[in-house]
Amino acid sequence: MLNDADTTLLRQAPLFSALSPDELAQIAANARSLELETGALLFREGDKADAFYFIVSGGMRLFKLAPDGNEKVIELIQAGETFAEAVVFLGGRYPVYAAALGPARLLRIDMADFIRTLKANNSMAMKMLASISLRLHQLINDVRALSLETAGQRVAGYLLEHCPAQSGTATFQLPAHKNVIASRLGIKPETFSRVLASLRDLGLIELDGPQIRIPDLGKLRHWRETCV
Amino acid sequence: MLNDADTTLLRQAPLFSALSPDELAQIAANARSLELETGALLFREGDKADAFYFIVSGGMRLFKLAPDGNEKVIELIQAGETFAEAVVFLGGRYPVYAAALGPARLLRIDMADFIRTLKANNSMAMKMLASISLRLHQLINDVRALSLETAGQRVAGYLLEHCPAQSGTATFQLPAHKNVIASRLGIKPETFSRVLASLRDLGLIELDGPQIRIPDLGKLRHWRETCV
DNA sequence: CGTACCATTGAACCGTATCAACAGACGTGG
DNA sequence: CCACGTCTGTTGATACGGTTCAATGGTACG
Repeated sequence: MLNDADTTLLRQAPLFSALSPDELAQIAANARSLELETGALLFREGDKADAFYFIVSGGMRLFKLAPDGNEKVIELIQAGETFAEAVVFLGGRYPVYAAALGPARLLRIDMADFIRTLKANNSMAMKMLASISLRLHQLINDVRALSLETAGQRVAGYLLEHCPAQSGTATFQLPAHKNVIASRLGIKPETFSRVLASLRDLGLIELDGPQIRIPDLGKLRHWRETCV
Repeated sequence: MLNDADTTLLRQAPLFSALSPDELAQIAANARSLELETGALLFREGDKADAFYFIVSGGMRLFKLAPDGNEKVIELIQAGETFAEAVVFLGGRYPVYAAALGPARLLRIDMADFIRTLKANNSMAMKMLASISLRLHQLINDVRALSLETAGQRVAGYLLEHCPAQSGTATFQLPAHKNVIASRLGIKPETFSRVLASLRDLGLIELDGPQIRIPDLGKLRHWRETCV
């Protein structure tokens, strides 16, 4: 059972935004709050999937492991977002690992209860379809980028996606350590560092640790397409 | 409106398998049959998405284009499968191009009608969630393979996935031209050709045009993991 | 204060792309 | 029926992007 503050937070997730107070209360009744410390593993690939999660604060990384221990970050999830909603329909096993980027607080939503709510609430099922389809769309784009774009283009694309402004100048923080973002982009940390350095030398971005400043979004966008 | 034969075919799709005859008839009432010749474009990325499709015979390739005209095959769809079911929830635009691999016959299912059925039929929405989640799962694996595996490992993985048998010996046909499969695997046709040749030289596969013979699935599986 | 860990930079290496030439299959039209 | 052009697939030589290995500096944290 959650307190009122947490219930209010839940409503921020697109998945829950359209629910009636009653329905939301029903979800909240079966949710549990939990805390993770930096780097803590929430679940492993292949684990029985009996719940999905909403991030109250902090961030999570979802990743796959190769036999040699090499890892690939599939997705970075931020506060206010849900993750692993799709797993219930995937034979009940998580397809990825999940670990906390830093100290994090999550709400755990039990699948059995959730499915009951889903079956009784058609508009909720439609919301869920929209949410999962969006992720599908993003993954399709990742696949395209991985095989059609260079490391530099993917980095530029990532910066443009995560920058708060649409045009002109922007300043913002990277949402995770650079090695994690590198993996998300399908490159090695060394390459990520070199690419950022070369973008800096071109005058397209300014660097200060995890802080990024883009003086001219238009120029960066143009570079991404022409690489000149 | 479809004939009985087509309606029977529809039931083969996992998405429709659990529908009652009434429900299936409702879908079929709003479906239209259409033919495509080799290479014909069914829709483009960005087109308004007002329908999805079921393949009666033939195959389709779904792909993305880079500004320079370079293309990346996202998915190959075979007879008996549906595609583009998720698009409705993606802002109503197709996120990919779709073209026929060879002569093909499709059933076109109108989205507006389908959504009406979906809203009235909760178990259908759950089926749809399962179907889309499966695709999500496959894409996650593609992303992992693209950034963690070599070209050789991806080719071996593809052959193992598409081979009819589970162990021992297998013989089968590639489901599309080699350049299309190469794009699906994120490599160039030349590389695909070289990889197949080297697997042949290692005695792991036998080649005869589009025909593939795998004398020992276990050996190929083992090679995929160790590359030795 | 010392010890990890993260980020950066350099040099050598490797996998895949690129460019180019060629052989075979196919369909078309003379 | 054969000559032709087109398209797919194969093979070789070379170029390039990104990785790997290695060394160094900075910074957070116990």
